[in-house]
Amino acid sequence: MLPAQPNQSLIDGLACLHALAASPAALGSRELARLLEFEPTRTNRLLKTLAHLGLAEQDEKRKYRVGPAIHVLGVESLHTSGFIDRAVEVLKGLDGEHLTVAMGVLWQDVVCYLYHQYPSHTDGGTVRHRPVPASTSGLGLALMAQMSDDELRALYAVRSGAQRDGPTGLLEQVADARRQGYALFAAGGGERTIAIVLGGSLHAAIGVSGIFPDGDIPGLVSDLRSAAAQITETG
Amino acid sequence: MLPAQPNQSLIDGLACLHALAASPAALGSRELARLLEFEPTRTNRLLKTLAHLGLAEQDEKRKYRVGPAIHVLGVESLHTSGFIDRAVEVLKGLDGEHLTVAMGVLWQDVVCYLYHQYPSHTDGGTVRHRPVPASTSGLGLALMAQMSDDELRALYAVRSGAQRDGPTGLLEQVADARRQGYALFAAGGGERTIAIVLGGSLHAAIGVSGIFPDGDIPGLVSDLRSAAAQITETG
DNA sequence: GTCGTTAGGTGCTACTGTAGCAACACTTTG
DNA sequence: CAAAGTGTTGCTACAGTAGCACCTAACGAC
Repeated sequence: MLPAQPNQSLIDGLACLHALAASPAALGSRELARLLEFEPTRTNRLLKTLAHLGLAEQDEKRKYRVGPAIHVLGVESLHTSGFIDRAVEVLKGLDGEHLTVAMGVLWQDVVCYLYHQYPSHTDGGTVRHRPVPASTSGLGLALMAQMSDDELRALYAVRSGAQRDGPTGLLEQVADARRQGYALFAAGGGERTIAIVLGGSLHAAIGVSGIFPDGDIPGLVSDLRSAAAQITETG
Repeated sequence: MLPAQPNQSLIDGLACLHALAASPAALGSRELARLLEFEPTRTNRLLKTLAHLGLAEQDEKRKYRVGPAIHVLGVESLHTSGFIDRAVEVLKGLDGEHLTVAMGVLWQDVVCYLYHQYPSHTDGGTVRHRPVPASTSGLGLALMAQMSDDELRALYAVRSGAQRDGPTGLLEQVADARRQGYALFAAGGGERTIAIVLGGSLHAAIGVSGIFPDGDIPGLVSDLRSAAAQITETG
């Protein structure tokens, strides 16, 4: 995973960018240096470099925030390789009358939605949903089922340092998902999610959420698998 | 703009990332090195570093493509500072029955849409639209009207090398937008866009597009200005 | 199957891009 | 207003980086 010779400047520059993206307010360069425990001059140079690239910018108080090029990069990323575009078209056709349809990817312990469509059709496949903790998402469960228990433990050991095995019951839920070939997650309020991972090396999952009787599960799983097959077929 | 001491590793690492994001297919490390005219070992290390951060990943043929963390970064960027979230709420309320509503930012010579809502309400404020050439977008015109003619010339000299003044008539269109305080762009097929920039240091524009008579223009401009005021008020 | 070519990636070490110190101008706070 | 904090620069030492030589893996042609 880690290369023989990682580039520390790139790592630290991107740490600055990520801190800006995650901050609810613009950050001063020394403030960011303190936050990340970097030397101030260095931080300023990394930020200025990011600003030169349009990925960051300064506000009228000279504080730094993300810049327009990050949006260009984010949007371009949605269109690269083609699988996401293809998936969006397939998932549009998966619309149930009363279910939310979603697709997402897992990174560390969060799920990031790349497609999310409420039954009301009001969010049109938006990618505007904030990343959520993977353990609170059916898609996250499905994706984590592709990891070994040791990998999961390592993930949560780093992350929270308090719950070695991740949130209570997670390993059992993940084991169920592995056994069944799909994740069934009780989201609360009677709502549940069924999710499966896409094949190949895509590391994405698709799922449907809402209120449905147990008897609907096999059919929904079948629909998801059919959609997954369409998404992953060579294009 | 360029700091006294830019960090070249960060610049080149991000060039690799951008090339992946912009590529329709996954790229081998040497292939990317040739594309960017970088030394292969260095390229491999930059890519491996990006992969370690989750911003890139390898497919089953060991070729590189963007990784899940880039989507997390992209989505977080939409939520940072709050102005975009605030704008989305305001723009939802701007819905005309027959007009497309949009918001975007300018980076180099492209406009990237951060909100885009068709009259049919089927895209739900999506950010899925690919960036478009700024000169083909009313929002782009409005944003370019904030730049000097020299800045515009410099932008297009670098970009296309063939049209020093940008696309034909661009400077005139931009001058009109400056004079009027809004951009009016004829998109074709009878469709037009009216766009204005948001105040402060936000570098974003909002606009409405569709078919409307000249007599509607003042009212639409007024609606846009009212929306802009709501978006930029202190929050 | 073999062979040749291209690929992704590593270890070593020279070197140059980067980092930190000292300093400056600017901004904010009390 | 003065003091404190800020964003940023120039200089130069040095350590992170780059490139060479090499390895293993993968692919395509025969």
